[in-house]
Amino acid sequence: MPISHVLRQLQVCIKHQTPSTAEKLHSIIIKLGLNQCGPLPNTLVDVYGKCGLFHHARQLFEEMPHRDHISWASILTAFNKASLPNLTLSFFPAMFTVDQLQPDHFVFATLIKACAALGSTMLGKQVHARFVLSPFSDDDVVKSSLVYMYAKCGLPDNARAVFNSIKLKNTVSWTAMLSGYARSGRKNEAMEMFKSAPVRNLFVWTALISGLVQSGNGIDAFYMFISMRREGVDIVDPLVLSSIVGACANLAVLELGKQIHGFLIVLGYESCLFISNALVDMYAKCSDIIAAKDIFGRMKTKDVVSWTSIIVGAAQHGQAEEALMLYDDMVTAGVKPNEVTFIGLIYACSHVGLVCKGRKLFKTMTADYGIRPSLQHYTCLLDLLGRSGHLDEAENLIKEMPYKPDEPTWAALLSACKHHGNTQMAIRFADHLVSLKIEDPSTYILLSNAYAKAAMWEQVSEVRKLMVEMEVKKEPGYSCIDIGKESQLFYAGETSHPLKNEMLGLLKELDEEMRRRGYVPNTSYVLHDMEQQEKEKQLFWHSERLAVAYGLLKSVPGTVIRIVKNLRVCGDCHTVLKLVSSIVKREIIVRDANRYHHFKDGKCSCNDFW
DNA sequence: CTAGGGTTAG
Repeated sequence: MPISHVLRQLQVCIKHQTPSTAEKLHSIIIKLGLNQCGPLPNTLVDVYGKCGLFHHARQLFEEMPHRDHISWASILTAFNKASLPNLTLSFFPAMFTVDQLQPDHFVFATLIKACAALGSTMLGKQVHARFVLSPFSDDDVVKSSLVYMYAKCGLPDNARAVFNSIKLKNTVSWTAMLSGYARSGRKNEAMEMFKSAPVRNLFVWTALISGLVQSGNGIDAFYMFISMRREGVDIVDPLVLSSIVGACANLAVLELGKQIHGFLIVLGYESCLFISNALVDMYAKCSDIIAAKDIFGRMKTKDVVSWTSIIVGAAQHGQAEEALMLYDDMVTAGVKPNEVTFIGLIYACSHVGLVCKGRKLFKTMTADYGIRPSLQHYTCLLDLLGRSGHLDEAENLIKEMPYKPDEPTWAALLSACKHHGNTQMAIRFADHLVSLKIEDPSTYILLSNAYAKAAMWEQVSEVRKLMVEMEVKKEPGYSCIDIGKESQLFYAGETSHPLKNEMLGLLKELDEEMRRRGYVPNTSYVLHDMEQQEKEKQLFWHSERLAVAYGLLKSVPGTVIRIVKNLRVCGDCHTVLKLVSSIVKREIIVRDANRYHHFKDGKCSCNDFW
């Protein structure tokens, strides 16, 4: 068998992703005594890497008597392909320390790709500097990968500078730049790049649409997706569809999500791993956790993302025990959890007060899986300790941890103090909070209540002043409800809705029944200076109540009422919705800015912590 | 024989 034939066969393995054929060919090569001939050693490393047999690639590489630039480019590409960008960067120095070789343009491209995967601007800039000083500094392909790296790191202006220096701009460099603008939320520049793109293929469309989804412009993404369909672009691979499913998840639009799901089935992509994962997440985020579990259960292969999606979904819907059981199944199935999985798990423990289990998971993460806890992990653990009343332990942990606490961290602790009536500690945390730039309106409420409780009126008025300044920038609160294919949006305050009188009547009726059951409006959630009665009226017109009233009037009796809210549900509305669920005997699911609330029989899945 | 663009979980 001539060498050229073997080489051709090996390329087929890459194309068809058939690692077993690659192994067979490898054994034939050894039998023929060709394993050190011409390009074959390098090709084998390359083929094993690209077929996903990264350990084989590495072993061959280590055993090579003569390694050249191609061997190095091949093994580093294999590391990248195996999602091991850290290994790419830590392994690379051996290129000159062991083999006395300097990186060429191929190697530079792999290093930059690894930096992009890590999202590390610092490392990326170091590699960039070495590239500029190298003999290959004119190479346009490496420049394209630099554009991609800066774009991915959220530095579109740096990306643009490199882009401008590319002599022959092709679709690849164009797409990288376009994607950079889109994912940084620079819509106008992204559209500009899109309109003037040299060709308008599926890659270009995908870069634009997925960038828009990532920057939170899901609605624009949808309009572009519709344009893409109108232009008759052939959807020959499903990547753009996973972005569109992601947009449905972010926007929490269940009906649209179902339509896209149907479309995926028609195109035959439903069982593709990426797509199934996106669907599981979409249904969970659209508050249909049952559909999410159904898709998850029918998946033939499940990876970390699949397991993590369903664990996080269950945890966010208040099904903590289930989330922990799923984790056991995951370990049994031999899938290694990652840092995101542990966020979901500790969050789950937090919701049912499993303090020991949560602490244990936090330790397991580092001890068994080598994951360095992030600030988010610490915030979850602090939340768990705080909620369960271990406030002193939480305060100690905050001093020990290697991060500076941010707004969510302090807010979680402050909320815990409120629940456990520890005013003194609350003031200590509140004092830390006021020195930060607060983004979340509900944090102001927490702060103001903490100071009010300690009768620190000067601080209370200070917080109110800060809040008035922020009010200008704050988007107004709204709640959205879907009835059939129609969607209704309600803002807080009196409405001019055609069904206004019916809604008002129903809310009044419910209010009377609630008061009979002992409901007293909690006006500490209203931060304006006004009379008690006026404050109660404010609460009465909160958007989620309008949406519920509308839902009760218009939906099919007995069905679940689903509401999506852009801000967090206020404490008073939370009480009201619990009562309403038991009065009208309906399940009400509210997705607010932070979590999911399943109101049923007078109780909420969030266990009254939020 | 080796490099560059689009994808999912917080």
